[in-house]
Amino acid sequence: MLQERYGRAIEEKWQKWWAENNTYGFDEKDEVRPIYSLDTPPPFTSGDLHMGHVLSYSYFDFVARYKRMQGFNVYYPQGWDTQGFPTEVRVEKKFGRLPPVQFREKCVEWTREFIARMKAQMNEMGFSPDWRYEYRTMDPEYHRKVQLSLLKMYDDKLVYRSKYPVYWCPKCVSAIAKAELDDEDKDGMMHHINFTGPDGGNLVIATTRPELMSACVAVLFHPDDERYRALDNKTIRTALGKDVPAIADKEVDKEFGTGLLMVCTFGDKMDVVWMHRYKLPMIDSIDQHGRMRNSGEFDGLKVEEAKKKVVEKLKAGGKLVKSVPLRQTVKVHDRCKTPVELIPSLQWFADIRTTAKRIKAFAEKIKWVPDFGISYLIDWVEGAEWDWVISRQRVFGTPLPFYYCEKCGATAGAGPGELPFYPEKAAGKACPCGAKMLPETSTCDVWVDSSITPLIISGWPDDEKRMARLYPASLRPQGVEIVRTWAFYTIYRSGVALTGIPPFHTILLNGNVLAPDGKKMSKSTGNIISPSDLLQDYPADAIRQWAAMSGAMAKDRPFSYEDIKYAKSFLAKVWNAARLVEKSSEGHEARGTKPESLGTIDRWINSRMSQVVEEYTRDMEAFEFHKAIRAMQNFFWHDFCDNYLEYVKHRIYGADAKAKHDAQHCLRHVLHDSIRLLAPITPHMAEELDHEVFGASESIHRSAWPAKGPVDIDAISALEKFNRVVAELRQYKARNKMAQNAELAKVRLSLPEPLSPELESELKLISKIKEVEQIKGDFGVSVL
RNA sequence: GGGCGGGUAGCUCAGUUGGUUAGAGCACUGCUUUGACAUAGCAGAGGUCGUAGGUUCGAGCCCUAUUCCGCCCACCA
Repeated sequence: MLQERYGRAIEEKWQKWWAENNTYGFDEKDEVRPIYSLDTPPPFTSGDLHMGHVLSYSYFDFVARYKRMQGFNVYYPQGWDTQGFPTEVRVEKKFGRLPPVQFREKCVEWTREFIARMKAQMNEMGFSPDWRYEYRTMDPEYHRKVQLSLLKMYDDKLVYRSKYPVYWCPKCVSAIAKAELDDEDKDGMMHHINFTGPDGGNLVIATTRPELMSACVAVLFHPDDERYRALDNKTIRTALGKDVPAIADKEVDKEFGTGLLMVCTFGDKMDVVWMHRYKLPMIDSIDQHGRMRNSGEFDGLKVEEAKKKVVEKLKAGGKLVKSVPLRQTVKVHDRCKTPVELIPSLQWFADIRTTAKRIKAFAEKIKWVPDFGISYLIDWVEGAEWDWVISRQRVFGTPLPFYYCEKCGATAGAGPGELPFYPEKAAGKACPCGAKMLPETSTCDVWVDSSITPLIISGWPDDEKRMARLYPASLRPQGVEIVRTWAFYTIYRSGVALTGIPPFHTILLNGNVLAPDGKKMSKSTGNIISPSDLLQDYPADAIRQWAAMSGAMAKDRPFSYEDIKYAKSFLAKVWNAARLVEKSSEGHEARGTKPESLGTIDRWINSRMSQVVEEYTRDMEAFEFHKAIRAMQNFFWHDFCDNYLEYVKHRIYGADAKAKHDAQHCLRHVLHDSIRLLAPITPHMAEELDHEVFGASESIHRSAWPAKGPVDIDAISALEKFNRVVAELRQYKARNKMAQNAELAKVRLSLPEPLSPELESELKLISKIKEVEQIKGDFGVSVL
């Protein structure tokens, strides 16, 4: 017997039941059912689920549940992306600085707590991973596999150690990748400074970074710039008295500043390009902590201090022409917002430049949903100029499994017996040059960890049989904003570098959730909506429906209270309809009912149901959840509740046994199919109704997807007309302030094609009319 | 500067391969406590589908141009 209202208590009951009954268990031994596997994103263990998680995890939960009902042996593991800077910051704040080993232990401890919290929130949302396959990137076993993957790439010459200018965060004291950069607008100063030309005259260059002048190795101008054309290949003396060549280069902007610029090896990315282009000397002038070096009297000063001192000195020496304010964009580290420097340093790299073409080719073999999603990756691949810096100078991360020689620079991989490799426990290695090699103490970029998830979940590299069954994954669902990181690195590492097979068949992209005002949710704006707050007011099934209604397009979408309220009302609608069906089912005996023995109205609702099954299935196959749920809502609310339920009430409460039985049969059939279609999106309510109304003992989530029944086109078109007549009569009663169940003495119907005698008598019973007169003509309904 | 997405009702959006009168929800207005549901029902009002051309018997949908918004990339000395 159904309770009066649907709510959280019912959801919690089923969540518990599902866990106890291993409802979502993947069957390793099943050789019959086809496998459908999901390479789900391991969320970063921040401690709380946000709306973006709820949206995207709902999507893949829809897919997993749908595929289970479609007869697939669904493999839905869930992992955690645990390591990285944010956790280090929080742990350091709480426990202070500790030696690396203890510090790492604290990070692990902390992360375990956060995982527990997030896992509980996922369960509250009714997500259905098979938790037996949970993985964490911080586990030694995970480390071992990451390290093995790197050793393989090292052997294949895809991973190497080199000194190269990298983006460097002075605050984190670590190299960072291009993908970790953010742009920030800052107010700066453009300084115009006198250099000395070949003829002894002044030449004014403009720069925002005068502190780098000691590293100035050339002065550049545009070849078409008449002001400077005569300088080509001449020598110019900087304001600090150093002689450098003047070079013409067409990438110089004539209009910017004075049209004359100084190249200081590592001022910005273009400086590095020019350095290589003109084989200029390399001078590194900033150290790892952001202090000056190789700059004479300014050595040891922080960049900002040095800038002031240099400007003062130039001013005193009469070299400073003027300083004008300038709004400039500065590259900052996305995590800590510190302006980054380009500094040459010894780091580990993964080859991207020579593999880019293959990465692109692999990406093209994957099905992208929506299809334009691939353009994000292609744009990125085509713009890739530098290899990927994979080393980070951090503690809570996967150690790089390498040795290097400080003396000669040689490198070597850790031995297979040393994995998982931890530098503090490393056995050591002798270098061919005679010196002792040191274990690498840097850790991996976190994308190195997460770019092998399709391998991790498939038993790589130990279980070849499992690998053959589970790799590549059927689906990779992920956010559109991490195409150029997670998708890109995974296709590269798991696909191109390690297996030669694209890591997944299909990639499904989702957008982000914005605040209701269309802006980004952020702590500073205070417009954050949290899933746990929503759960106070809305059942999980309503929140999940909101996610479905938000569509699967890779498009950002504002959160909508209207949608979620509607979702909640729809749950109430289905619930109440089910209560009516339950109540009307009293005395119902399930016996074979032939479709052709049913009346037109019954054949109509069954046909409409069939159409919805077809449409809904098609939409689920295409990951178009918003279309599926919309079709269901419209059908169930309007066709089934507003019309069909009202049409059969007189039969349910009447004495005609066959009419009553047929109505009961159809009510149950439609409800039964509907809750099956809804099960992936509203799993809790579907489960409750299946058990309470239909007496199921197994989970609906292990039952079969509804088959499409027959569609009677004639019944559908007859009912279109019929519904219109009923609507007219409802309107008449409404206009005349009559109750909808009030009796009408006589009604005249004017129709191009008359209602059949069967429908005419149904109409009399449904609209409570004593006498109906039909005439041929344009559509018209008049009450006499 | 390059790429992608989008401009449809007051708001948020849907509109399948071009095909009668362009839809939904919310919000708004009126009526109705009717044997599941007032978290409801019945109805009403609200749109020159960004703009301008073109293809077509026919365009919200296809083509061209143009404008505005959003995201990404590059540049920012």
